[in-house]
Amino acid sequence: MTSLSAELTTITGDAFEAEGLSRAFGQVQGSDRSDLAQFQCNGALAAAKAAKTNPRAIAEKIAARLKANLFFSKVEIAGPGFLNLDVTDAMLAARLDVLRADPRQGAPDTGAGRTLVIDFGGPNIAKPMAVHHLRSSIIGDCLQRLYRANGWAVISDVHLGDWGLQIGQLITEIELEGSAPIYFDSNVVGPYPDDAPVTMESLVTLYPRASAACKADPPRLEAARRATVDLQAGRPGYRALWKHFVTVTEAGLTREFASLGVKFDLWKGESGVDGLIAPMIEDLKARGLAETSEGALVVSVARDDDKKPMPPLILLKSEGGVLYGTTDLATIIERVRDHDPALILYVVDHRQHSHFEQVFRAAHLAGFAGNAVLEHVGYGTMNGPDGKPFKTRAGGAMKLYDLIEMGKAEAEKRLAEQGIGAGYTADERAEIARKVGIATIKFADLSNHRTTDYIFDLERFSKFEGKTGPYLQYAAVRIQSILRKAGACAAVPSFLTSPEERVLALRVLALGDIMAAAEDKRAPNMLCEYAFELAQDFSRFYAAHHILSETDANLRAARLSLCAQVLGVLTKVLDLLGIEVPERM
RNA sequence: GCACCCGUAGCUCAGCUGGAUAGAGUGUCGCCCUCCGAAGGCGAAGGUCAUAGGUUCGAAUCCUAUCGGGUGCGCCA
Repeated sequence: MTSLSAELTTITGDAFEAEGLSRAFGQVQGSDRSDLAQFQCNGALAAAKAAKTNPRAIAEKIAARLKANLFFSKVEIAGPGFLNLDVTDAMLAARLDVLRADPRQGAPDTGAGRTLVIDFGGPNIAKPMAVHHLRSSIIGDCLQRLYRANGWAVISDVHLGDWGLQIGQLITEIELEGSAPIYFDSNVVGPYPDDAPVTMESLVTLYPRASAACKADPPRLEAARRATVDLQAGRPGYRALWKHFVTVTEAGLTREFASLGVKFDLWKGESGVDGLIAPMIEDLKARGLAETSEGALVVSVARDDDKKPMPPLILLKSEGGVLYGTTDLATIIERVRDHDPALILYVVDHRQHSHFEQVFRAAHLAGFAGNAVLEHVGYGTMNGPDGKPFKTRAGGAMKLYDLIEMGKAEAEKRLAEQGIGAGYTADERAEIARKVGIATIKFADLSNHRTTDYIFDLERFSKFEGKTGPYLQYAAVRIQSILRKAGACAAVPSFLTSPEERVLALRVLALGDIMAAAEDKRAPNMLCEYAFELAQDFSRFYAAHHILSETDANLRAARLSLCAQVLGVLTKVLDLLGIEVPERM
């Protein structure tokens, strides 16, 4: 279905066209001044500027035409030439009924079947998910849900960091430890043990140790680099060891992502394009795009009009190792070959902006991108309340798992305080706490604009009052409770009788516009804002009108229908945010 | 040094391609549960939108400069 504002834009556009002006001036949007009108059109001001005439005179002409349309209950000119518009209640009610019957629930079809590949999460081997993975995971997950809802064929890829120097560092560390000599015996080419010589727990302590050792000791770093090259060249013992790292880490990550409610279509990693790299490099060499520079093989991506020095994309390090720019480039080839996407999004920390700039330029130079637009969806860094990188009280990195546990504990505490959960089973309480805890974390994160640097404040993350995830869940749970008490009742045609219902109806009808805008800007915070306003509008309606005790049967039925519809929209938006609504809480 | 991002209420943040009286939440101070769930609703106070210029009928938004903060700049990811 087309949205209400789009329909009004068509009508107003017609009016501008009839006056010999561009119909683009007819853009109608929700009013900034809800005390004055429901909708506004500022086109007369723009049109007057272009034609150098009086905006008020243009507005008069447009208004005269709009007044003839039965859609509008009010057409007014205000200030220098704003067109203020109200729609009739009958029209709003009719739109509600259309929306209720829409199988797409008002979602725009911006995708029209096109394919999106979205790359997010990006955890690394041997590192537990830390809080800084939170943003990529939940912003990426929200975007994949949104694009899917908007008619895109979405393919999400976790894109593990499983092929770089950190693996060489781990291998070297294990060799020095001497705990698994078989993988380093050059007389052995397999088979190797099925049981992993490491666990997630041991990897997690191994990696920081290896990393610190390499930083402090240059020969050690050299050894790690050689190990990386040998791994990438296919040394059997190293490959076997690497496989164990991946298996062990994946099991841990799967649990963590599952607890967050985040799913991926593909569990690929940097290593997945190993086979594509040699032919890609040969191809780039043959076409003169790759050259040797300072001992490395690079693709020059600088342009004459660059305002800053743009270093080349390094394909092969001096000692022959492959970098993540190399695998990223090869991954574009793979994705275009396998999926022919119209768009590839990379949801990665904005500090990596120049890396993606290099990779995208190289891809375009080489003609690898096919029909795909390549875009880095960056997000702000995560700091503690002091503005410095976030640490726990003990000084270590905060793990995502611990954060989720804290959110759950806080929710359980609240449940106990309210006394509401007294009759629930332990399982149900735990399930509610899980949903509420995760909603708190996700909403607190997503409601910030993604590009702003992020202050990770535990106190804020455990708040349940005000503009929070639990507020939205609470609103939904209250509606569920009303509907449960009302028993089975059929949906009836809508009609509106109060200002609160009118406001609520307008909000419900704006869903499609918000979904389109949030997609366009890749901005989950717009969905958060909308969900909050919707819940607030409902709470006002709820406070102003008693529904179950309404004696007018028709009005009662209409209000129950409205409740059900609001619940549907609220649940939908929360689902886009990756937030579940408990039965009760 | 060069480049990019940011500076909005005590605090944390929204403000879309320039538009009407700059908005939320939180905190502070009031009011509202004998009625559908108060994790709620209503109200008050709180701002020279970093500073100084410029463009425009009109600027938090666009341009310039200054101050303050963050980030990135060849073999980590």
